[in-house]
Amino acid sequence: MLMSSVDETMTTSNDSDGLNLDDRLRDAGLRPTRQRLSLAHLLFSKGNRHVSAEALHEEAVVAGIPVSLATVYNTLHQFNEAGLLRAVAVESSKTYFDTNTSDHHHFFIENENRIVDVPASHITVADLPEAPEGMEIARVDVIVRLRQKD
Amino acid sequence: MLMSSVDETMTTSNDSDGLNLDDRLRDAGLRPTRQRLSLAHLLFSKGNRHVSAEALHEEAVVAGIPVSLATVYNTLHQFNEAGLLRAVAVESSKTYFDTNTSDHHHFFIENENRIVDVPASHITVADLPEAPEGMEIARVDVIVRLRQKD
DNA sequence: ATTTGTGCAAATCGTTTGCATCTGA
DNA sequence: TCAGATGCAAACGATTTGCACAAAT
Repeated sequence: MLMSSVDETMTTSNDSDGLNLDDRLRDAGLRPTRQRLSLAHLLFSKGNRHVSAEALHEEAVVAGIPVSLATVYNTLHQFNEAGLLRAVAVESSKTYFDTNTSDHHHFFIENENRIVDVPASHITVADLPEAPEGMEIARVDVIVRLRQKD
Repeated sequence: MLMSSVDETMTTSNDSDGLNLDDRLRDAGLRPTRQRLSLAHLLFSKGNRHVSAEALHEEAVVAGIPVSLATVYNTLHQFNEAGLLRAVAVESSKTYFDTNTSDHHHFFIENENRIVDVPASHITVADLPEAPEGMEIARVDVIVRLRQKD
């Protein structure tokens, strides 16, 4: 009854909520393909992360997962649309994707180009102005820019 | 003693503070060249603006000011360094430059890709977390993302 | 059998750079 | 004069796209 194979690429339990990756993708209307499952695994099995497409691709390559950069981009955007991820805009150039989709804000370490979550408990935005006629507030992003002291 | 010429491109009074554009550039350590003066004029003589390099270049061209896109980029960055302008990051792709350098935050109208100032009187960010060891807060940016209602 | 995803390379977009030529002090 | 600016075109980095091939339902 030997039932192990090398590329069993997780079809069983996993991470956060009760769903396994396979189902999370299905629920998002995305076919659970090899590369999507692998990328999802890289993204969601290590706590909150803030990755760029380039970085994730590199990680995949190192992990021996055959996937093209174009597919990484596609996948990240699909995950973003599906709400599995959240794109964070800090500075024009690279886009970062945050695996933490809950309500929270960010530190941006200027010289390192690195994003870190600010504990949700912190930061209170008060006194928000009302949105102009016919518009509504989609989201409020706070970015605390940090620089090396001295 | 005829002393008027067509391209007298402002050397006299101007805008905001007491300084004319010529002096504002000089004070910033920038030579008041034709194109820098012209661009400064476009930028600072119409109240607060949020422009992209491309847009400003187009404006200049329309106004009959001979200037290359590269120079517009250079100029915007120099103005930014000099504190005459403030670069605003809303979404990775285009960079916007805000002529309002005072402490304030922004609305970002998602479908129009447009930035609008939030009156400084509004928005209070409280409960800010302390910066990690050896770091200090350079700035806190709040972006209120607006979308069309319904 | 269909539909959807993937890889590759070429295309695009915003932005930067190298370098010869001009211009302001 | 001559450091500093400008224009152009080529170079660039991040991202997207077109299309033939492969995999999922």
